[in-house]
Amino acid sequence: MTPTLIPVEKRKAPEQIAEMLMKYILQGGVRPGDKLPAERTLAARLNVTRATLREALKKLEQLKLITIHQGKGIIVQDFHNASIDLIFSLMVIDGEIDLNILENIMEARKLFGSHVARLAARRAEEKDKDKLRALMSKMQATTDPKTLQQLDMEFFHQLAETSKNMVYILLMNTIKTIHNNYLDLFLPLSAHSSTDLKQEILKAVLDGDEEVAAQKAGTFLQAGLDLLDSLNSAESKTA
Amino acid sequence: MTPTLIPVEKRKAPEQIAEMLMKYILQGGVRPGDKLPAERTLAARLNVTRATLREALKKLEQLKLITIHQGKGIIVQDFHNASIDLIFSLMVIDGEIDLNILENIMEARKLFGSHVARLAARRAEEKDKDKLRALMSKMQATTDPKTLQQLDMEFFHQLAETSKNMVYILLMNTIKTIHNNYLDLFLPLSAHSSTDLKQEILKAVLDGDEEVAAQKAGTFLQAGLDLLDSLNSAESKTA
DNA sequence: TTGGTATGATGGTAGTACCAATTTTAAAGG
DNA sequence: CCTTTAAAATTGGTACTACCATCATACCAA
Repeated sequence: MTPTLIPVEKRKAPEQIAEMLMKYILQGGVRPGDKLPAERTLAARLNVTRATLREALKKLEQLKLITIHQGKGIIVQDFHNASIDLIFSLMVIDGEIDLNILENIMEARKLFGSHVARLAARRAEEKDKDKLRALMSKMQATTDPKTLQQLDMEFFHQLAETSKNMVYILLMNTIKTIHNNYLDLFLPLSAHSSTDLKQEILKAVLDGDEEVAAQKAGTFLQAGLDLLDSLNSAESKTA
Repeated sequence: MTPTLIPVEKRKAPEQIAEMLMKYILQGGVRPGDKLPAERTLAARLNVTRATLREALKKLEQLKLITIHQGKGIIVQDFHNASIDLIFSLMVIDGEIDLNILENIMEARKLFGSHVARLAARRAEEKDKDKLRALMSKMQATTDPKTLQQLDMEFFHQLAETSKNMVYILLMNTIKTIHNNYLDLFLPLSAHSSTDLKQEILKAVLDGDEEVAAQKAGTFLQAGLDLLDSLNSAESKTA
């Protein structure tokens, strides 16, 4: 049955450590303002060198989960003040997906996805249109769900490019990363999305019709939210 | 006159290196797909240890500006596929502000800031309202522009918290970081913003009036865009 | 052609020592 | 007893060195 032979993932030490510490912090093992053990102590406890540990700590520092100061130590920060990149880790705890966070993401995606479509319709140049057309052709020629899912992301990324707003371009990468790491999770959402609707979006963009583009994109992205709502309510046994 | 004695910023080696490499990449010194020199070579050239260099490289890796693989080397990526956190560095090149990027940021900020106000009006609980009221009181009791500017950010951050959407909460941190690092730059924008308008936003949120909240917030944030436009056109001598 | 094997390049990790900033402690002086 | 000062301890920052793990390449052997 060939379970889709996937290359083995070699998780390096700093990455494992970072994830471990992140979980420790996010699950309340330490509170904001608390100090983590000194680097030497931590390194010894984790059985790694300081250099290795520090690479992990740098990661957390960049996410603004901790601050590090010479002589002071490693201070834990409130994750509500962390980087947006943390959303990725917030969504997944021990392999379990937090549906609330996922809904947050898709709500935000709908908001700026719709706006991106509007801007794209407003600012599309010929070369942008060509790329969009090319992607649509590929989508129409593809039947494989996985590939279609990928092209789906490419399409919206290209829309972001066409909007000429670097914030949306980079934000789309965040979405794309989440998407790529949980393809299976998003598969029903992507399958649910008809290519027809995307064609309508494309047409509106090509025609420079901002209103229709924004409206169609909003409809498209709302579908994901609706599907998620059904999952959310189906799991309501905690209340 | 005590010119607000600010502690000298001791930019550590990895940070300096990361910035240097980032500039090198962003300014086209290397193209996506190209390889950076080997770690040993780079470290020698920069006069630092590999461990120090690697801390810098980890930073770029997390921003998705580069990928690192054992045996392969350090491959440069297209910054259009980088993390949203890169927006910070894209905005500033050699201390000069890229007004286009800044406008991108404020355009995005207006979009989700307005939506955040709407959600806040929809979902505000009593404790949220209390915090918002407390912030407003502080603002009214403050005359110092800098302090007011800070409270301004706090206010919008609290609005994001009230929206209960973690994406917006974290995104607001990005805005806040940019803001805090370029207080002077945003001073005219903040000064231009009357507390009255913020009070109207607050009232709408307290009353649960989504439409008004969103509309007022949009107006407030549009002011920043307008001011920026005037700066943008005033500098149009390149065309 | 296929599979093994040796080799070189490159990143990954370990160990140790010392420098630098901060905090803490203790001594000194009033 | 309190404040001031100075020494010591703590903690992160960086350096030097050595070796392991992975990948690419070329060459050899079946």
